[in-house]
Amino acid sequence: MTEPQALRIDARRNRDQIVAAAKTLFAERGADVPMEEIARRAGVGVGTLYRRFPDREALVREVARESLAVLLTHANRAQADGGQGWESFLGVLENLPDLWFTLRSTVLSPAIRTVILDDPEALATAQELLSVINGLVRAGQQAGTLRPDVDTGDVVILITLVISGLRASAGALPDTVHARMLALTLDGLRTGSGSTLPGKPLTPDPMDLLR
Amino acid sequence: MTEPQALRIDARRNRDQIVAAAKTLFAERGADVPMEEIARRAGVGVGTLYRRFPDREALVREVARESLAVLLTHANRAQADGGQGWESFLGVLENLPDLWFTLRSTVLSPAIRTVILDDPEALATAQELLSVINGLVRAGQQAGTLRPDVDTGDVVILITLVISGLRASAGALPDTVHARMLALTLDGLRTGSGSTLPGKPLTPDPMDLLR
DNA sequence: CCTTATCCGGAAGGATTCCCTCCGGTTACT
DNA sequence: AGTAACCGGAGGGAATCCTTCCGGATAAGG
Repeated sequence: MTEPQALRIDARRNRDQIVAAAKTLFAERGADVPMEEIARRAGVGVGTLYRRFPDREALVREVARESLAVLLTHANRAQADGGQGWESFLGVLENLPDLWFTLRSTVLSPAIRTVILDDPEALATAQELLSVINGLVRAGQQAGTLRPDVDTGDVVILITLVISGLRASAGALPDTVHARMLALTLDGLRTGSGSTLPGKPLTPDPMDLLR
Repeated sequence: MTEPQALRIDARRNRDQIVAAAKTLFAERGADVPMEEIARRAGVGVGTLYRRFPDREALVREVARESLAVLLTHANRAQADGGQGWESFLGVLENLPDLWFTLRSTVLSPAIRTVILDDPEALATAQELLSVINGLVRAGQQAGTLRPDVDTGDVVILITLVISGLRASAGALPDTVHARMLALTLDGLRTGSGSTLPGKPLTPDPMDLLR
């Protein structure tokens, strides 16, 4: 909305590095990593961090906003790809701190979710994102790729679990494992893969996930 | 090995409650939960905890030993059930703090894994457990239930990711979700469910997982 | 019931970790 | 070169955590 372009270029660069570092560390270790560590990873002093973001919550909010925006872009692109949209969206799943962070914070961490719910901008983006994903899920089912007895909530939660687990164990597990585990998980979501599921399909309602 | 039966019955009861509490909290929140919280959950003072376990490592070691022993029992029973062994072993997957803890600590947490590796008793049980699981996997494949392009490492890691994720989000997610997510995951491991997996089957070798 | 060895709870000291401010020095722009 | 904006990191203060210690309670045995 506003134009915050009063930043000197070095300041701007540092700001971006801070957000990037925070994004990664939040995704890996949760939203309570020490500020000093974020600063160090960004190649910056703590002072710089606090000058740009008055407190931890401000930083979390900014990371949430940017991550959600990036994801929405990807989701929209996947939707535009037409029939193969669902598959191509899944192709994005790897190596994207925005995704790690967003999934983990939206579905799992109550602390971060609160920050998102209290920020109109982030909330709006999150809702739009969820609705696009919902469309992708429906499209996948129409195309016959995705099993019909699940709903968006199932997909989001399942992927979140695996993804955030993999992220948390970064380093402890060989890199080649990631793709394999993800593939196995997605196979469980494919048409024709099996058993009768207990419970009912998890709708996102739209907002079981965002409330 | 030895008979540590010099414990008074109230002391014995407290000791067991401490181990149970630690097991649950370790599984939920990792091995660095405050000692005082473990004590509170056990309905006991910190003093009691420290009298029984000189430091955190001693407590972790005991929890590891007991959890591994319980799991080995279940695994053996499943094996004795014959053809349906694999399925019945999977039936045990739910609601078992021993499992949460063991999977999480063996596969994910380097800190706890170190403790296990340094304790001959725990290590021996872990190796035996892994070998029994290995047998169950092979049996499942022979029976045609389990897809042939995976190995024990794949199964253990995938289940660990989902299980420990679910455990970490205890409370944040409705209870009915657990069974559903687990079922979806297992469907990915079933025969005929799909895609060609990237990478090679993960053997446990025996000790990729325990080293 | 009474003695006594054993055990219990939780207050509190000491150490660690973390948040955040502040200021002397540096860097980008004109 | 001059100046306004920016940087880094030391350090005060608060919070958390680990561990010890001891007056009081409790089970076992006669």
